[in-house]
Amino acid sequence: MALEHAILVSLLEQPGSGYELSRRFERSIGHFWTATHQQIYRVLRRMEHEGRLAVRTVPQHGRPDKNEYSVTASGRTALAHWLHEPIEPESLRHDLAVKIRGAAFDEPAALIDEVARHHRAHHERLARYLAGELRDFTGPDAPTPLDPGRELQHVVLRGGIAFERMTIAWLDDVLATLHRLSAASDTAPPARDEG
Amino acid sequence: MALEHAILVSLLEQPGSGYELSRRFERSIGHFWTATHQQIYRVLRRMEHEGRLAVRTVPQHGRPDKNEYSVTASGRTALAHWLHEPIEPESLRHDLAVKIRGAAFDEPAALIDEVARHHRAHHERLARYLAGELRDFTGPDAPTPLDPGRELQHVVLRGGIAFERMTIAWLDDVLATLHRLSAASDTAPPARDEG
DNA sequence: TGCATCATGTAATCAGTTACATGATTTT
DNA sequence: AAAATCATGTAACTGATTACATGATGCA
Repeated sequence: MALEHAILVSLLEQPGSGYELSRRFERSIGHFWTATHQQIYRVLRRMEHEGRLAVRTVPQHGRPDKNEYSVTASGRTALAHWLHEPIEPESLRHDLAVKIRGAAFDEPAALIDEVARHHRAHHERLARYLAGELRDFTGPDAPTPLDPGRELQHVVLRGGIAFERMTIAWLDDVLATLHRLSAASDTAPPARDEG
Repeated sequence: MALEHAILVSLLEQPGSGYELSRRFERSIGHFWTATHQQIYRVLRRMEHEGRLAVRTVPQHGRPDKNEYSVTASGRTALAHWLHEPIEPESLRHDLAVKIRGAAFDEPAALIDEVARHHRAHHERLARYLAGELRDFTGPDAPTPLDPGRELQHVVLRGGIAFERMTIAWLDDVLATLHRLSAASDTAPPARDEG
């Protein structure tokens, strides 16, 4: 399970509280791993208990105290160990693909709006990623000498961008297919009586 | 949760036993949803209990009996209902991306073999998908008049193909980046003493 | 004789989601 | 006065994985 490791990576990049981590999981880390705050708090406590993390209460002015976590030597070792362990290439889990195959047993046209909505969502995500890339890596305000850590962050972000672009192109294909099928069911042999 | 719905789709395409389903989940359905046999058997029993599926014991010659499941009217309704419900566009969960960012806190070169292994695995998967496409959809032996169901299966498979191609291209990018970084750490400022 | 395939399951555990809860401060 | 943000949690549940278990047939 990688949530634990994603947390180690994020806290090595920058120590922070559970709340801050859950923010990060909505942004950068969240590009390839999601987690809710409940899950994060639970795992943080467990990892602190196991000695992978150290916690320190930071008083703040006009805000509740926060528990700032950082990675211990033991946590670093655990991460290094995991990095050297082979993992299985993962397969995606794509609800939408299930729906598309399911549409054969319903009215394909009914899926068009849903697919179009996903198309828009991926467009928005792509725009956000591209803005982030410009801001942090390729834009004029980005720190010029990229250290290894930032190079690696960038290549991961490029993966996210490639994924969104591929998805958008595929959803275009899906939409064209659905339109074709619903046009065919309007003219040719009427399979049902709603045509 | 889509396992339930993936099972409905698969059983509508063709009734079958838990064992047969778990085979299918290693192949076609498995392109976008995975499940182990334990999970499948459990969900099958639950769905039968809820009236979504009907079960029938099929005696076989020289083999154990099998429980063949098929979708009931209620199951069909449940699927149709789900098809009309909007779902959230999903974000991927990519362990390898976590590892890549984690490599900043270890030796980037150590990841090269792992990434190369994933690269090969995705190549093999792509080859399998392309062979399947030729066999079932675009080859000379494929049934020529594609019905809506097969059109939809094909567009989903094209999604799988696009995903694998995108992933392979990205892993090339990752490998190039890792090589660049390990070459840099060999020549320029030695960050550690293993140079 | 031993291994692979067909066929189905239990038990334990781990991971992830949803709902609910609290309480301060800051902004509208 | 109400809503949003910061900050942390409990409880219940659902979903998924891992390990273990059984037993037949067919093939080498």
